[in-house]
Amino acid sequence: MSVVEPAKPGRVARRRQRNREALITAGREVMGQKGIDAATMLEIAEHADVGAGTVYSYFKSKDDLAIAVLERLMYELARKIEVVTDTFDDPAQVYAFGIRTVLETATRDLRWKQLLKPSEVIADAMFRQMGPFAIRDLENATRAGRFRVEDATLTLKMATYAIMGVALAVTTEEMSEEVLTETVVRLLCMTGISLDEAIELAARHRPELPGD
Amino acid sequence: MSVVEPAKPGRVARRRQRNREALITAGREVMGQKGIDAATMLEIAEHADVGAGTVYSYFKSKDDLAIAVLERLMYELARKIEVVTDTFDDPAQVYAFGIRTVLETATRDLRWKQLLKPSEVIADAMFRQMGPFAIRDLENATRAGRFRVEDATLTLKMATYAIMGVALAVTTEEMSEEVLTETVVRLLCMTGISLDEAIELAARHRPELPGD
DNA sequence: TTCTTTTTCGAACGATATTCAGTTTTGAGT
DNA sequence: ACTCAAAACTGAATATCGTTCGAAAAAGAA
Repeated sequence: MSVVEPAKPGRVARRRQRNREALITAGREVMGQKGIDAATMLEIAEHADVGAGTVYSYFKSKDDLAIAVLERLMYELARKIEVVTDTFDDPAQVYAFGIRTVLETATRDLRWKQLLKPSEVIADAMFRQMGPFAIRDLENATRAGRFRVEDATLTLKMATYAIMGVALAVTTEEMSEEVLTETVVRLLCMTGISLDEAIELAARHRPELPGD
Repeated sequence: MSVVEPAKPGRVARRRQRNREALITAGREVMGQKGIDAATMLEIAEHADVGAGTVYSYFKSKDDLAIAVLERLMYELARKIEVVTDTFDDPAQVYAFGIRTVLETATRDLRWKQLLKPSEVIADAMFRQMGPFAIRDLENATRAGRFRVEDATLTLKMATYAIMGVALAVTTEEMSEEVLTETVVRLLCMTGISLDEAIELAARHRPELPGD
């Protein structure tokens, strides 16, 4: 039994962990400053004091590293929120505080701003092309007293991204197609009507779309 | 003054328009089949029967072409929806039908599926890392009778993407920071509480987050 | 037909994610 | 302490596009 070296079972693993951390930190710095696309693997590797190729022994690809960076950022914020909300009495307020804080952080923290950019293109196209129609519909319904929408543009922006998220989850089979109805119900709730009204509205018969 | 050639002012413009259409169509085919990233400019150019460099006399960049493709797809769907909803009486139902149809198309149409992919990374990371906390909060509040949430995972998925969308819009200064409160209100509506309750909940005092 | 302008072409360029063959480091066994 | 196979690391080389650019073709005016 050696005295100087207690032959810790996980020494290699720990050193590896340190390198991994260094890479995530380096990634966070470089990507947070220049954006994911503009950050090069070489620059990140240099920040972490490893060779360019070494990165690939820790992460399968640049995307893989980017995901690790994003996850770290978000997990840390979630933990910070938890520390605060643990003192709340009203469980509804816990959720309210959480979403508010995420929104504020995402809009105000420079690193978050940079990292959010890539996702804009698609939902953006949807918003621009279908938005005018839907905004008009929302305003009509509000004028008719059926909805209570303050800012139709905002409500639709939210709906657009939410739709994209659900569509993505269903596409990847992470969720079943059965959630579609419930999704519509929740989107309708956002218009200020009651849950029960939303359920009724979503259940109405729907005609066919014209063919191509 | 020539007799044979009426010197139509827009002949060039019309030919250009045809080429542009061919490129959008080609882009839709190739990108819709392999996804935006995997589609190469060369392949798209060949599908449209033009040289690789010619694409750049119609679109500034690959992204620019992708945006044109996405916009075309979405505009066409919006018009189809309009044709149908023009016959509806209840303005609320018009909106309901629209969001339902977009959801279904995005989930079922193969081309849409491919094109949606790029956006997943970020909201996905947010959902995975912060989701467990928030889902627990939603379920707690539902159990306490404060919310009426059927499927906390779905509700949060929608909220996550909606948050990303608003954050993006505020970041790019397309919307002002003032929308944050209204955003929280609408997200709270999705939990099944009334609009007025949501407004009250969003207005409560919020403590500071712990420092780094 | 001739000359000028516009459009198109595709080969060459540049940037960079990723690979890989050689080198260094590691640590268990002696 | 020493040996040596295995693991980790390195960075130059590779491969893959997106984009540019000078030349060639086509179009249109005179």
